[in-house]
Amino acid sequence: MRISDLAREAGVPVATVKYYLREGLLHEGELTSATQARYDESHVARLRLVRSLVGPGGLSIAVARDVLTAIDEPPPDSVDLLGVAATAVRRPTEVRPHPEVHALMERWGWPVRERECAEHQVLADALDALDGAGFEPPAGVLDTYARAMDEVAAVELANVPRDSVAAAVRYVVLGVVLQEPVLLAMRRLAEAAAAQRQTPPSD
Amino acid sequence: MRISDLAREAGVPVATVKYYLREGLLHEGELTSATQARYDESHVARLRLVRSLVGPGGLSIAVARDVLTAIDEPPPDSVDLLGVAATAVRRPTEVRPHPEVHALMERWGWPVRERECAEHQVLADALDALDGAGFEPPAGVLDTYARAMDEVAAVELANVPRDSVAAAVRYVVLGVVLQEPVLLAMRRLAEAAAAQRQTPPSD
DNA sequence: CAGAGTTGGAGAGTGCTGGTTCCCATTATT
DNA sequence: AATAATGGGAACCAGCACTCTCCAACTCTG
Repeated sequence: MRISDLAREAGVPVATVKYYLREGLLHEGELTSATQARYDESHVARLRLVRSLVGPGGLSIAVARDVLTAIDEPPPDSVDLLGVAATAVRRPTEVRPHPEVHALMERWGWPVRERECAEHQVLADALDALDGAGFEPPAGVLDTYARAMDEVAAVELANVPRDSVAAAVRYVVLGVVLQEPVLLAMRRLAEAAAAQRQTPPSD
Repeated sequence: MRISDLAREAGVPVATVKYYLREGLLHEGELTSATQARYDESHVARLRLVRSLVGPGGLSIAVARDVLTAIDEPPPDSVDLLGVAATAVRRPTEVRPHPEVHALMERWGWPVRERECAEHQVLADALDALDGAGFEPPAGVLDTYARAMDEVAAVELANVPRDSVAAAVRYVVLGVVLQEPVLLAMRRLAEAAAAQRQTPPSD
């Protein structure tokens, strides 16, 4: 399979395939001569994956490279996996102490580990943004979020494939990145449904 | 309050304030002469809101303008509110029929309304992206998402302020846009907590 | 009332990102 | 042998969110 076949197969312009090769998002093909290389199904799959990450996944090229590297070379500590996936997506501004977040986490029974402060920062930043906009989440909303996310995390974690490390890494990373839009879309739909349930059918 | 005071108050460069004025994200001040205008607290609050939307909220200038317009001029039908907020954030590619989504929605007891197909499309797009990446959500995950989002939507809707339409609109729009990062951050933390619970303390 | 500093307004310029175009010497293909 | 395609790399481009520059018209300070 030559580059044009690869491009056609994955529905991506040849120039863009070259770009991804240059940026290291796609592994090089096997050179058969100075101006010819052979690509295979692994390239097609990878190309589709890249497109999902940078398109709907909304990752930048640089972050996508990090995520793909994490998939290719799983970090030894399996607990770090989530960290890689998480920090790859929303890199926190700067890690500061955030006692409010720790207090919340303790309330929800989520263990506070020093190494994960970068992830806490993401939540702290999000809460700061709400505050900065002059928006105060009503009491109880945060707790409901916590309970709901506990359920979500439980079922997601329960489904991590146990057969191979590579499969597990892939599942976790893609799950974090690509299921976010799904979850958000469903939140919107659930809100619409709830709104309609509240308002008696007016039309 | 002159433009430089407004800029200092909100912590935004003057040039950027001018830019937002030009782009229609910020209402003009009251002109007191050909080269002087007066701004007030409403401008400060709006400016902070704009910064939250385009910064942490991650909205583009154009989308932020739509959202702000929705806040300023609430659509008559209160059920459309969510639609405005929702489609403003993630504009669907193109509205096509999506029977799988309708099937899922019926399974979850969410009413299918023709007018809301644009929102369904967002979910359909997200699922397509998963599929395109060769990632198949394990059975049960989607249903868990649905149940979790039902709870979230219920408590969010229950807290919509009833005293004024403007306040309700503001709550809904900002809730959709700015609470998303909060929810996602908490998903990450819940996953980390669940992962650690599974793996006995190794360090 | 002069001179310094600000202001509104608008156009051009900037830095970054995610490609895309162009080019060339070298292979395939016909 | 003529035509087309390829790998590689540098230059280029469009869009975005600002940011800079400029200017005539003001306002404030001494």
